[in-house]
Amino acid sequence: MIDKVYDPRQVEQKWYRVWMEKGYFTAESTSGKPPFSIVIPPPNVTGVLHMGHALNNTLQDIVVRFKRMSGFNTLWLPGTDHAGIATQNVVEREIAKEGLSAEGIGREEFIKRVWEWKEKSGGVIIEQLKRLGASCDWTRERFTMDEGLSRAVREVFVRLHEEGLIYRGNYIINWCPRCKTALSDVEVEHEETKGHLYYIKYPLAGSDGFLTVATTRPETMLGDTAVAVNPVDPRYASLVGKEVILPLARKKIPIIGDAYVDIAFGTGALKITPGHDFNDFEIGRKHNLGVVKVIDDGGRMNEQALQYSGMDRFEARERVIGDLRAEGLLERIEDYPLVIGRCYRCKTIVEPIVSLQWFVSMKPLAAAALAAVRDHRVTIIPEMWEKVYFEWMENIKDWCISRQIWWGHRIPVWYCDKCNESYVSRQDVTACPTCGGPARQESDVLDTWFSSGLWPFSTLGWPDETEDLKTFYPTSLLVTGFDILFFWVARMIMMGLHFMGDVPFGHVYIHALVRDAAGKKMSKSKGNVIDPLVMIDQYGTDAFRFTFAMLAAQGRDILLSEERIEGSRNFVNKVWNAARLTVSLLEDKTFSPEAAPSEFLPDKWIRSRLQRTTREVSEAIDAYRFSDAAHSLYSFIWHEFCDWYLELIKPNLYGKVTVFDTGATASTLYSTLTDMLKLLHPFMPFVTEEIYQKLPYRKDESIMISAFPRVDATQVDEASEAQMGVVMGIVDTVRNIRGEMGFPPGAKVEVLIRESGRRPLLDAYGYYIKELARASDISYVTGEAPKRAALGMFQDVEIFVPIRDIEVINRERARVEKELTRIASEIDRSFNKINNRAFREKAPDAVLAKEEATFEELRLRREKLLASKGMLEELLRS
RNA sequence: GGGCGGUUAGCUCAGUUGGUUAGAGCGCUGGUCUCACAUACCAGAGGUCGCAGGUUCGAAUCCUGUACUGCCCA
Repeated sequence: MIDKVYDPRQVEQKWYRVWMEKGYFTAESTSGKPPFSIVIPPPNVTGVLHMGHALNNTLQDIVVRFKRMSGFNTLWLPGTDHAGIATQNVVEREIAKEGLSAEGIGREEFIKRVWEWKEKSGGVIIEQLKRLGASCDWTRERFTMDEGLSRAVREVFVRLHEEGLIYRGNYIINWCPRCKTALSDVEVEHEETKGHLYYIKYPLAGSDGFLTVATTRPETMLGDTAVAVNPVDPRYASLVGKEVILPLARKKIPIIGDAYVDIAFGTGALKITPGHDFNDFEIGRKHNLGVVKVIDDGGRMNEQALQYSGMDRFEARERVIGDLRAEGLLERIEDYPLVIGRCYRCKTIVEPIVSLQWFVSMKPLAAAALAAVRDHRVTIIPEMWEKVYFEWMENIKDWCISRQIWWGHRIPVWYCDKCNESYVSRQDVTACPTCGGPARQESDVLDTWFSSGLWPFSTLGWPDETEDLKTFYPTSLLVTGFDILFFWVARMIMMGLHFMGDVPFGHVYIHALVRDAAGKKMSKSKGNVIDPLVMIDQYGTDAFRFTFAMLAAQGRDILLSEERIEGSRNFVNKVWNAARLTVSLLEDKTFSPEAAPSEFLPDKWIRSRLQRTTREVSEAIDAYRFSDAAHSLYSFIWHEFCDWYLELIKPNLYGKVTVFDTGATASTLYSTLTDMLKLLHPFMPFVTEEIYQKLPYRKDESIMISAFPRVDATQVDEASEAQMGVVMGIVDTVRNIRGEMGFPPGAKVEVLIRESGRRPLLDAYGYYIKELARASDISYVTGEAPKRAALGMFQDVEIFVPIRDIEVINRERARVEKELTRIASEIDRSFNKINNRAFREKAPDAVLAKEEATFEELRLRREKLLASKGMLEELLRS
C-alpha cells in the first residue's frame, strides 16, 4: 500500500544515490548523439547554498534533464571558484580565532591554511547542490585553482602579454582599505548617500582675494595640485595661470583652465586632486600636474597629509573642516547627495588611489564580443539584457587585474633585482636568465574573474585539445543572474572569442533575483533570508524546485514566500495521489501498456489534451519560459487529469459501467500518467522517479533516462475536445445551480434537459454527467419548459433542476435577475457592434460572423431567462 | 544626469502578430471528512487593465505625453 501523503525524505537521497551509481549524469566524450552542454556558474568554494544558487541550479537542471531525456549527449559541468578576496577573508577570520594573522604566518603558510580549509569545508555547497537534485557530471568537477585550470590562466596571461594586451602602469584604481587590494571598476558598488558640499576659500597668491572651491571631500585637499576653472567662465578667466595658496598646507598651486569644469556646479572652481579622484587624475595627466597621495593603503592619512597624518580619512575630514572654520576659510556647508563606492566583498568605502597595477586593454577584445552578440552568435534572453550588455561594452574601460592578496593565481612574472629585468613566463623562473641572479615572482595575484572568464574552455581541458573540448565547445547555454553579466558573462565572451576563436555559448539565459514576499532583497542584515536547505527539509526538493519554475517568469523578480512553496507541496501531493489512484485502478486489469484506440470520449479527450500539454511544455522549456511550462503542467494535471479524467473513468474501472472497453481505458490511463510523469520529471525529479518505479509495465529502469514525450499529432482530436466541452459544461451548469440554490453536496438532484441536437452525446454520457453532477436522474423534456425549476444554459443546451421551496424559488429568481442584468450590457455592446456600418465593412468576415453568433446566443439566452423569470414570479405570487 | 524595465482582482503574476464576455495561483466567502488526496472537493464574490490624449470599425495590447516605482551606468 502506498502512503497517503508523499514523504520526500524517504525518497530523495535514495534515488540520487542510484542515479549517481548508474552513471546517468555522466556525459560521453564522443557520441553519436548531438551534444548539449552547460557549464555551471561556479559557486564560491567558501559558499553555502542560498536562494540565488537554488534558483540558478534548478533552472539549469530543468533544461539539462529535459535535453538528456530528449536524446542529447548532455553535459552539465560543475565546479567551484576559488573566490580570491572572499576566501582570503574567510580564512583570515578563521585563523584570527587562533590569534593568528595572515601577515604573521606568512604567505606560504597562509596558502597552506587556505588549501586545508578548502579540503575541509569546500565541498559543502557541492553536497547541497546534490540535495537540490542537480544532475551534474561529477566525474568532470573542476576548481579554478586546479592544476589544469591554472595552466590555462598562465597561458592566457602570457599570450595577452605577448600581444601587448596586458600592461603594467601607475594609474588611479579603486582601492579597498579593508581588503588592502585594488579592485576593478565592476567590483565597486555605487550607492547614493547624504553628504555635504563644502565651500572652501583658497586665498589668491599675491592678492587679498579668494577663490572659493566646492568639494565633497575636503580631507583630500592636502593632495590638491591645482584648482581648475572653465576658461570661458567670465568670473575666473583672468585667473588662469595665476596661483592660490592651498590652505592648511600653505603651499602655492596653480589655477588652470579646463573645459571639463562645469560652470554651474558649486562655485565653478574645482580643486584638483589627481591622487584620489578619477576625473582629477585625467585632468592632472592632461596638464602635467604632479600626483600627491595623502591616503595610505589602510585608509589613513599619510605623512603627505602633514598634521593629519595617521588619522582615519573620515576623522581627518572633520578635523580639516574644523581647522578651516577656525581660520575663517570655510565659507559654508550645503547638504548634497553624494555617490559613494563600496567594496563588493566587504562593503568598505573604497578609496580611489594611484598605484602600480596590471591591466588588460579591453577595447580590442570588446569589439569582437560586441559583434558576437549583435549578430546573435550569442543570444541573450530576455533580450533586454542585450541592451545592457551593449551599453557596458561600448563604454568599457581597461581592466585592472592585479590584486594585492595571496589566495589566487599568482601573476606569472618574475623580476631580477640584480639587473632589473622582468620575465613573463609559462614556467616558473628560478634564476634570472640574463644574469643568473635570484628571480622573484610578482607578489600580486590575478582577479578571480580572470580565471572565471576562461571557465567554458579551461574546464574542458584547454589549452590541450581534448575530446571534451571538441565535443562540448562552444557550450549550448549559460544560465546566470544579471548581477554578474559584466563580471563574468561579458569576459567569457571576450576570452572565448579570443582564445577559442568561437563564442563560449550560444544562449545566455538571465534569470531574476530572488526576493522575499514583500519584494525586498534577501539579506542577512534584514533578517529576511530564507534558507533553501530548510525549505527542502520542510517541503521536499520537488516542491521547492517547482515553486521556482512557477515563479520564474522572464524579466520579473521572484518573490518567494513559504506559502508558495506550500502550494507546490500540495501539488506534489496531488500528483502522488493521482498516481496512487491510478495504480489501484490498474490493479487486476489486463491491458497493453501502449495506448490502445478507445471509443470512450474521456480517453480521446485526455490524450488530445496531453498532446497539447506536451507541446506547450517542450516549447516553453526550449524558450526558457519556465513559468509557462510549469503552469501548463499544473493545470493539465490538476484540472484536467485529476478533476475530470480520473473522475470520469472511475465508473468504468470500478466495473459500474461496462459499455466501454476497460482495457482501452486502462491503457490510456497508464500511458497518460506515464507521459505526464516524464513531462514533470525535469521539474520534480524525485517524486516522478518514485512513482515511476511503482508502475506496472515499466519500460525503462529509470524515468530520468526514459524518452521525453513527443507530440503525436494523430492524437490531437478537436471534435472530442469540443464534445467533452459540452459534457463538462453541463456538469458545471448543474453544479452551479446546486451551489447557488444551496443544495448540500450529499443531496441528489433531478436534472431535466431540453431536447437539442446533442441527444446522441447525452445518451452515451448521461451516466457520467449524472455521476459528476450528483444527479439522481437525467430525463429529457420536449416542448414547454418545466415549471418550478431553476434554469441553466450551456451553449444550446437548456438544463433544468426542479425546485420546490419558496425560499429556493426566491433565490433562483434573484439569480436569474442578476444574470439578466449582466447579459443586458453584453447585448448592448454586441448589438452596437454588429450594427456599426464601419465594423461590418472593415472587420474580417470571421470576426463579424463570430460576433453575430455571440449576439444570437445572448439574445436567445435572454429570452429563456425572461421566460423563466416570469414563471418564477407567477409561482411566487400564487 | 544617461539608459533599461514595471504599473492588469486584496496579494503575486499570465495575457504571443490589436478581434474576449480580461485569466491563473494564493487569499477571501459559503457548503462538504463524497471509498486518491481536508496538503482535498464543490460553488461564489472580486478588475472602467496607473493617468491623459491619439491611431483604428475595434486598444490591456500600437503611438505620444505624464505620474509613480525598480534596476543599471555616470
